[in-house]
Amino acid sequence: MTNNVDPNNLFSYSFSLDCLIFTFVDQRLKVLLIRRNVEPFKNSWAIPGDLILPSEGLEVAAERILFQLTNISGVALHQSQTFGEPKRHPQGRVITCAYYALVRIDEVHVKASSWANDIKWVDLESIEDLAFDHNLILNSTVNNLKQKLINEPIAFDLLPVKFTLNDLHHLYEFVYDAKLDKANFRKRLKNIPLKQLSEKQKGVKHRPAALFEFDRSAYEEMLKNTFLTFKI
Amino acid sequence: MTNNVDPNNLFSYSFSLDCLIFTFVDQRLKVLLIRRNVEPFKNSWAIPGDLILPSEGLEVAAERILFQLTNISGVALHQSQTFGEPKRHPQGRVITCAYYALVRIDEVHVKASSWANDIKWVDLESIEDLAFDHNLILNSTVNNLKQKLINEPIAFDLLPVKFTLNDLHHLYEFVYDAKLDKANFRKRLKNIPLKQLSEKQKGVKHRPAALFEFDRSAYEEMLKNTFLTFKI
DNA sequence: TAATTTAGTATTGTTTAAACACTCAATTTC
DNA sequence: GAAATTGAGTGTTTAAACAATACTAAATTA
Repeated sequence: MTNNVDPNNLFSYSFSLDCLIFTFVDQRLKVLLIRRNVEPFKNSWAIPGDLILPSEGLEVAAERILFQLTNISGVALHQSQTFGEPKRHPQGRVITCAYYALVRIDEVHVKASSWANDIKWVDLESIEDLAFDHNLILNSTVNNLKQKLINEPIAFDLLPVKFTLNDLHHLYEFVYDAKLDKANFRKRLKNIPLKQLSEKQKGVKHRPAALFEFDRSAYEEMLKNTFLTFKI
Repeated sequence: MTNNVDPNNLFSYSFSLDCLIFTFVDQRLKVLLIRRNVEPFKNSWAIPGDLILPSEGLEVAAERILFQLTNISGVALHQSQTFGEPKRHPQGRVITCAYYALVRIDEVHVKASSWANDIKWVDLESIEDLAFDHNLILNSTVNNLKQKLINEPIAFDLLPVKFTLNDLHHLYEFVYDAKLDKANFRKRLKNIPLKQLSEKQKGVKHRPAALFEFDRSAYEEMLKNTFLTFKI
């Protein structure tokens, strides 16, 4: 098996993978963007991505990109969508598959890499023009993520391991793009296996909130023993 | 822009598209399969697919495959998922993107094509071993379809334009993989814009059921004027 | 004409959800 | 140290949605 992509014309007909990296901090969803240091779109902000190597599965490629930028490995990766308009890349036919990873802001240290001059977390509310069709890819992927946050227990991958109910609350206000009633939201959480810790929030100038952890083993049991499905 | 896939070694590193075609008939979901007339997996049943042409977008390729097998065009196509394990194709690296189309059994006439000896509708309950990783692709795509049937008004693309409430009922018993109470199911349909026709079911040996149509313009209005979202 | 079969509806009790008012515990201010 | 402030956290009421079940209606068949 050979990789017949010409290395001098990488973009004649090739397949790449874009890896969107999300976290939730300061009550906002953030995505990690890089500033390109090569043409095309040199100096534009873009979603990190790379060609897929001949021996790599899609998820492995996504893991590699994630690791190069964040040193993080071992987190769940989700496939979003594949984009293949013939003209989406100015230098040739590049089909790209988008994956996304969810990381905890307190466990990640981002770093630039060989193909990125600069790197930053960007608030989703303030995204500007990105390279290629990356605005489209980002929007589609965020919708995908929102859908999955409703139906699967992945919110806890975006938040610190120990979080407050208010953290969750703000995340789901983002997901539903609506103000949610506090008392009612907490009642809905009664179905979700959360472990309340004795520990409390620190460094706030008001009554500190209780800290919680997602109880993954209780969740696994719940899946086995009932027909209940996760749903926030 | 050139297509640098060697035509004598089509499978060294290429990108294909598989198009799953579904319909709902006799209270069962069916998928259209072809019997391959070339190696590898010659004579195995498989999901219809083809390499993507250099000028084609993904959806255009899916339309082409659909048309070659069914003469149908103009129906909505949905992207399912992309599969790219390095070893999924025995002859080389082939990444494939799965799309699915929903067709009405009374509007389609299937025909074999150059790359298919034979073609048939297969009941989802009785799928056997398929070529490549096509069982995986089929299962993933069916889950995808089920999810979308719950949240978007696409059931009506699987049924004849004029259908009975019982048709819908059976379809959603498949989606939820459960027996649904008739009276309660019909109450849920109160939120769905259906137009009852004066016409009745014909050729049955019992009281004929009323025929309905999906009222698409009422649905569009509903989207504009309320925050209601489609959900069965 | 009666029996059969499936179409379609009404009723009841239970669960879930929306709106809103309230109490509680920490810090800050006076 | 007492009062004010801020956000944490809970209870109550009302309405809407859902599950279970019993029923009526309209066609064909015997």
